[in-house]
Amino acid sequence: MTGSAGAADEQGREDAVATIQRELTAFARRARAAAARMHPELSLVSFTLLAHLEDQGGCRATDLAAYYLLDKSTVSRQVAALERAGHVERRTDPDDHRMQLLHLTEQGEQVLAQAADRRSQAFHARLADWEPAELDRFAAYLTRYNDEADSPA
Amino acid sequence: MTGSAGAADEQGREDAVATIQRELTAFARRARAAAARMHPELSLVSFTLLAHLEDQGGCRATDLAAYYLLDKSTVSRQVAALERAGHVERRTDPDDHRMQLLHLTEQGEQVLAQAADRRSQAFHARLADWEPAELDRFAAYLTRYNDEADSPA
DNA sequence: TTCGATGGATGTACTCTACAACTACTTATT
DNA sequence: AATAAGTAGTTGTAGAGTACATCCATCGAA
Repeated sequence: MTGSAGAADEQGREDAVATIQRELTAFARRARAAAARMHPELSLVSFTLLAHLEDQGGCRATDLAAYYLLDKSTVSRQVAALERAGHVERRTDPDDHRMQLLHLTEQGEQVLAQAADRRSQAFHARLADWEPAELDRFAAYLTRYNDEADSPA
Repeated sequence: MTGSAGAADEQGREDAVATIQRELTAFARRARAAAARMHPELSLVSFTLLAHLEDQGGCRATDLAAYYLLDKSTVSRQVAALERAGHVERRTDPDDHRMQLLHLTEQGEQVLAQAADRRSQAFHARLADWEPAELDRFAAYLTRYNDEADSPA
């Protein structure tokens, strides 16, 4: 009997993992376009980079690349665009002229705050009728999933 | 006292939603690159389209576009590439010469199966030490999130 | 002082995507 | 039947995001 119970367990696990895979994939597919709808002035990537800058109180391009697993050339161009847009400023490290410390401008903070706000509102709306306990569990599961060793995604 | 309890609840909800937002966003940011690592021969979008074709036993390009919220030109090019790669075949509907029914080729099925397998393995590995009950709840939460009316993301 | 390492920028190229304009075909209206 | 309106799909164009390879400037160590 343990045999068939084990088989049932395995089937349940199989189904659950398949669902998780499908739903996470579906979410990922829509994320960019959704960000564009929510805050057209700040792409998902830009938003993410600015958020990290705010979070860290400034950092180097290399740090952004490492944190987000992006190529340094990608970050370089993103940062250049953000600077052009007036959202970030670069300050060359006086002790090491190779590095530039990036930090948000006043305007960058405002734009970020506004985008973060719209983004947050959208998530709140989406989760409006969830119980607090459910939200906590969902948050914990997502965190746990993302923290598992590297990376189906 | 209900006042401060309510405030605490609100704070908890705020935190949980912020975490959900952060973790889902982080996942979305990595999904494409992760797919490329898992199955370089089939991009995330290609994989998704093929999977839907398999699922539906064939459908039209327009159906794919509607289902995945993609522009028809995007789908048209994707399908063209998949056809060039020998993964799908088109058959013009004899009753309505505007439409083409798309279906997987033998080879398309194989490639899809292989990619799905690697993908699935990666998710299983990532979720290996989760309890069955946890998997079920996580799957249910994700499904519920994605099914909520339209769409932070 | 010279050489390897590090931070960053640039050249190039590819994918994904959208919008607009177009063709071919079908259905509805007159 | 003729014409208008709608639908399926393709193509021109353009822009974002990304990576890899290469290059430059600077730093630290042999």
